[in-house]
Amino acid sequence: MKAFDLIKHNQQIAVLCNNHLVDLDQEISDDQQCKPIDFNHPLGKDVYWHTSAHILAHAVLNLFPGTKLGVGPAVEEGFYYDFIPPQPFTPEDLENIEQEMKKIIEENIEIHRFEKTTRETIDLLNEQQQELKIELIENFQEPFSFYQQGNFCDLCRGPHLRSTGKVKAVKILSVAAAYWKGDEKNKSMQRIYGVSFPSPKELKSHLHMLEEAKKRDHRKLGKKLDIFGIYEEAGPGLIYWHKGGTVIRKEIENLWISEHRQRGYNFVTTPHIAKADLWKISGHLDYYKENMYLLEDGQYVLKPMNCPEHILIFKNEQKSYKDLPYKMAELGTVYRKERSGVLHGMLRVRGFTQDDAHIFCTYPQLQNEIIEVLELGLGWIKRFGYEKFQLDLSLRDPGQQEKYAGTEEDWLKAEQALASAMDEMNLEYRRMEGEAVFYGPKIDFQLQDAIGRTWQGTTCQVDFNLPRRFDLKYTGADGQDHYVIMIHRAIMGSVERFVGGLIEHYSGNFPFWLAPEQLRIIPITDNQHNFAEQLKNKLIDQEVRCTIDKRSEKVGYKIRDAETSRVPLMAIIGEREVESESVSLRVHQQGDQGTVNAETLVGMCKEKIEEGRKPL
RNA sequence: GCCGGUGUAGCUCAGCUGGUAGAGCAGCGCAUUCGUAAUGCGCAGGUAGGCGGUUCGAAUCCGCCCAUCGGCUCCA
Repeated sequence: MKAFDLIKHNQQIAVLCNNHLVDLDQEISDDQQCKPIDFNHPLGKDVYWHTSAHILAHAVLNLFPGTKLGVGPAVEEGFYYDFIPPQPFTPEDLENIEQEMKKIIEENIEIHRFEKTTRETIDLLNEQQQELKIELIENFQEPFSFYQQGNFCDLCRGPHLRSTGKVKAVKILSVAAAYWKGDEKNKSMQRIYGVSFPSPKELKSHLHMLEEAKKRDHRKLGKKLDIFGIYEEAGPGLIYWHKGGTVIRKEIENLWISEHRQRGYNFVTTPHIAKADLWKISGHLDYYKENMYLLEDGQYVLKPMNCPEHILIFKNEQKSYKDLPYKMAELGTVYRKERSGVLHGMLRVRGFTQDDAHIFCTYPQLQNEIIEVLELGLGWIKRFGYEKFQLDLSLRDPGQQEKYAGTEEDWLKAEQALASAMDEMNLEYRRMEGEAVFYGPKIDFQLQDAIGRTWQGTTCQVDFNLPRRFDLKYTGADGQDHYVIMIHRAIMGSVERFVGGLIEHYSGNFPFWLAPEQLRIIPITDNQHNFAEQLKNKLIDQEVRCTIDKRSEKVGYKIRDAETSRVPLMAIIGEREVESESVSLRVHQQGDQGTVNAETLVGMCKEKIEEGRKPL
């Protein structure tokens, strides 16, 4: 029988045999484990979106004959197709393309697969004048498969849906440039992104979700909640922390400092500039120069990293094995000359503060140090409400060992220490072959936020390179000198990026201990202003960040203002409350909570603050 | 850096094919003293991102620059 025969109803769109997608026309035998899947299966989405990409290309060729096709895969949130059109697409073109796609879907054209030899493939692609596709087949072996739908035919591995009508709801999302084969030396193409679903309802809810995500954008909320600003006249990529952001930042820094103090880190403070000589030794001047700001005709460098400066302090005194592990921490502000097109709010900037630390240790100490870093990282992300995360262990590319610093033994020991640290903690992780930086293997946390986006969290990297460049040695119990092992680690990465991520994760609704304004007192009339002042003083005595809204507006107005400003607590005070020395408590997004005694309120606030600030 | 889009009042945005700038919110003033998401009236606010060009005339058309958005590439 054919795979297609397994499909029993409309929702099923593809067939898996031995966990691989097969073409629906393929003959299958009984000994294969075959089952039909629907859109909700990740591979089902793949097929669905891949066919949608073909429909997109079909539509583009119908409207813009002569367009060259690149590649058009399914991606995590939909699909794209790369084109070289006769003219760049305009926004109106995109609308027309979407309409044309809908037409192709309505026609419900059957999709067929056929195979060709190399010779035939080249002939066919030449006939279609799709030269880029000919470049593509160089990496594959014959026979080559094609998928045909009406007058459109595309070189493609497949599989695909049975017909274009299976796609029920489609939306073009954006157009952007992309380089052919992802290499900026190659020609630039126009990439159209889209998404599709088996029902208009699902499409609508997906688009709604995208809208909601936009509302969380830290750039938008950052402005609205007075968290940060970037000033054109002062330069792009440079963050000005406003009063709200500075409150958040200081709370986070305080927690960070106390956690590191408890773990025996030594705090240091280092200058923002250093002579080029230092960066020559570290190697940055050779391989990182295009990202560095040079001063005084290149004699000085605005630091892009803290490590060389920390190393100087470490080296200042001769170290013995008794001094190790030696842990050095700094909230160190660095500057990197990022390309203009990559800047993005607080997430990608030119000046940022790394929550940096360097651990100098011996091989036997390595694993425990890694465990301590991972534990700190886990506690940290939990405190900030991240529930899901993924650990990645980046390893060498076994194919090209020559590009790495350090000896074979170094790598084995370090990779072993990183892996067994995670094993000991019963943490699951992905092994990422070839993802390691040249100086050593590392572990990264990938955090997932409240709406499923991922953020880079804690990172823990072993470095074999700098200890050798700076000749970092300690005297062992054997009286001999040995190279120290250096760990670079950051719990947040950078304060800017972490806070930018937090804004979106919390959607601006910060937990009480972080909220820039924690409580707003709302007197109903001027008669309550005295009592409001007394209450405010009591709250401020307990370090509660609170204000009084004395404007001559109605309560409804003041409440609305406090709600849209995302103030966690509102204390409404009228005549009744003054008499009973209480407040009418309202919780942000939850509404009226009834009457609470004023003293109780102060205690509650104090407790909530302590809860947020308590050790991890 | 590259491709495309955008840049009008503090914010969000209108302004047809060139005829000399407008709304809501915020702000300020006055009135109002009010019970859980917007009280009314009034006032003020703009070198239209910058520079140059076309034109009798430019927010509008053209060029360059800057910033920004979506991506590519790179990254904390």
